[in-house]
Amino acid sequence: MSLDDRKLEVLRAIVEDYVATQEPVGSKALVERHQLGVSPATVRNDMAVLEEEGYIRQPHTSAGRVPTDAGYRLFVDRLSRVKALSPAERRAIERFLAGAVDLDDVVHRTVRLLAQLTRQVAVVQYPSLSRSAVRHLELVPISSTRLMLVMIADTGRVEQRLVELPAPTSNDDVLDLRRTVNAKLTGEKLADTPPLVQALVDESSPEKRNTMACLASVLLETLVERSDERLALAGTANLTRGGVLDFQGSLRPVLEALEEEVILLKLIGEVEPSTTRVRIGDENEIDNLRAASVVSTGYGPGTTIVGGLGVLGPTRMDYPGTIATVRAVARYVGDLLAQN
Amino acid sequence: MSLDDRKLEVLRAIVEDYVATQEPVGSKALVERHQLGVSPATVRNDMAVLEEEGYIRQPHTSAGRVPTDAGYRLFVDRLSRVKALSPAERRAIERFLAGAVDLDDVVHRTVRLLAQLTRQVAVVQYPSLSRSAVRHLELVPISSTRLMLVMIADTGRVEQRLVELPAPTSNDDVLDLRRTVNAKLTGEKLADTPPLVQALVDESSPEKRNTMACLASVLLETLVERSDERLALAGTANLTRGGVLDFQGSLRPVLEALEEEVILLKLIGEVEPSTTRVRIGDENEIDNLRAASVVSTGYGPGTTIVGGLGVLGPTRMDYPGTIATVRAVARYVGDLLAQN
DNA sequence: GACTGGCACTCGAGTCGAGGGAGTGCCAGT
DNA sequence: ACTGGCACTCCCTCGACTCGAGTGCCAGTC
Repeated sequence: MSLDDRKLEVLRAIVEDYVATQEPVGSKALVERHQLGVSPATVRNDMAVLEEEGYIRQPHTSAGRVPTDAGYRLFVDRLSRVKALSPAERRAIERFLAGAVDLDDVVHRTVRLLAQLTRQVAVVQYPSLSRSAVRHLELVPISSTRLMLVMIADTGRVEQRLVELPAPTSNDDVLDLRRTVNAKLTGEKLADTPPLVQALVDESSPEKRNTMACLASVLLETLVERSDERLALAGTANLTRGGVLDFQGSLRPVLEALEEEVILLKLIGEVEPSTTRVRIGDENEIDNLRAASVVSTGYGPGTTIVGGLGVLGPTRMDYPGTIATVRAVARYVGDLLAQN
Repeated sequence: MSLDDRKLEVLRAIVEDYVATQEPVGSKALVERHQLGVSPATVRNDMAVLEEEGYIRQPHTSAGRVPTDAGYRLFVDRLSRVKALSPAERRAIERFLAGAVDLDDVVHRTVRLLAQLTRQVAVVQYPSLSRSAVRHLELVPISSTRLMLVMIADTGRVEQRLVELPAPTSNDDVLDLRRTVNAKLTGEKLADTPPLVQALVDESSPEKRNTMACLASVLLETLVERSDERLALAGTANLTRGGVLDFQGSLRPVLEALEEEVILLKLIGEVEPSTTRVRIGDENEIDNLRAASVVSTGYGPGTTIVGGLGVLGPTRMDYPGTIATVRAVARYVGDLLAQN
């Protein structure tokens, strides 16, 4: 049996009421609050069908209905329009982000803003190195056998690394190295650098090859292996809203998951261009997050994507509002990066 | 009436048992578990005195006793020896920290280690800029009117900042600027730099003064105003151990406090050399943390202090063990920084 | 055929009271 | 100064009970 329009309408009403009140919703209350034009008894029949199809369930006999993960999914896919943000919200976003002084600050402000607007836990990935390009490489002598390698990416991000040299090297030699390395790598996408680094070693004179090899290995680490994606997190206190009811009684697994950067990166890092991804409850691969939903999207200057951001909350979440906010914030951050 | 030795012994027993079991401890159980050599009735009398003096209290009549903040304080000050760490723990610390590849990594590993060993929330302050010295300043031309300023501190920390120049500047001029700036500032403590930066402006030739002034203002921001102390945090999931019992029922205020970097900096940033500071419950100035205790200390290469670290947990905490761990970790991190 | 009103039924939440037990305070005795 | 004994307090648990929201089903109506 397929679902006719009214049944869908009933599902929508259940989701909206449950999200708003946090209480199982019964047929009578539903008819009162929404203009469905039918009696509670009819709604009950619809509910029975919806339950059979797995979209809602009863916490116990003789309680109201609660949406299942599948119910939320249907709601998100077919029943909700993304809410437009109010002008006030837009202004708040703009004003909040406008004051940022550098990349770190942008990320921090963004994550706080997201947490505040959605009242959920917010996660923002720093602009990823591998999707950006080398702007400059700097070598700073620290002692005769040690260098500090500093890489500056075009997103404004900086990475540094210590290099131990096999033999004492003069300042002039270091300058020389720097010139060579920059000539080869400046402007290249990080992802494209490995063969170039190899070429640097191959092309260098025999007496310098050893030193260059050393530098090259650190370069590779810094440019590639160090896909070392950093994250910012905010709003964990929001997990305690709604008491112990959400997250089936224990925040513990959620807090644990939030501590694992790898997990978070998985959650918000895997994004296709201009899509907003919504993972609801069981759709999360991480067991600890089976009671949570994640709304994530990518951001970046123009249409390229240099990182992900998103929010995490209980499955009982205001999806339309959250999706709208996440998208809007991502767009503003992208614009900000583009100006740079 | 002053407290004789046995009463103190009773207090210690109460603290230890309560910390271990999380349950109010009664006179009978106390006599059974500790060799006090007296009867429950005697212990009861002692308890009555301890209660009168404010060191313990009863959650309700006819329940066992629980230490008050003052009780923990007395315990920490007079009744506990700092536990020595087991060799296994020492090895764990060493092994865990040894693998660190750079400063970021050191801090991350440290904070995780602390959280794991103490089973509490751990906080580590990044080596503070203002207490360290300039190792090198690098100027990277980005366009004819823009520079990237990169400052490398002797702790290995790097700060970058964009500089907008008032007029187009050639590469040679930039090199020149770099030389001048480095000659003046390299090796200086950050805290001592402001007058030197001013001098740089005063001493520069009229045609370059404008540019130098621009650079100087950013320099000051980077070196000083940007006391922008960063933090790492781990182990928030540990707050959920012990159920909702600790923290008088709600994690919310604690989580909120943990999100405020300013608060955390206050907690662990204010340290005198080689002291371990213990703040118990009410002793915390932050209202949100009245139900928590904080153990913090400073760390740094040798005897200088470049940052703070510590842990936060319920007042019902294993103080001797926690203090020992915090100290040990701080020492190891200090050694690690000294090697650099 | 779809919707409605009515009705019996289920089951959770809240209330009440009794019983048990841990723990106390006090007092008289050693 | 310490101890054993004893009465008392109060929390916790459990079962019985009630209340009410909500359901499922069925017969009736448009």
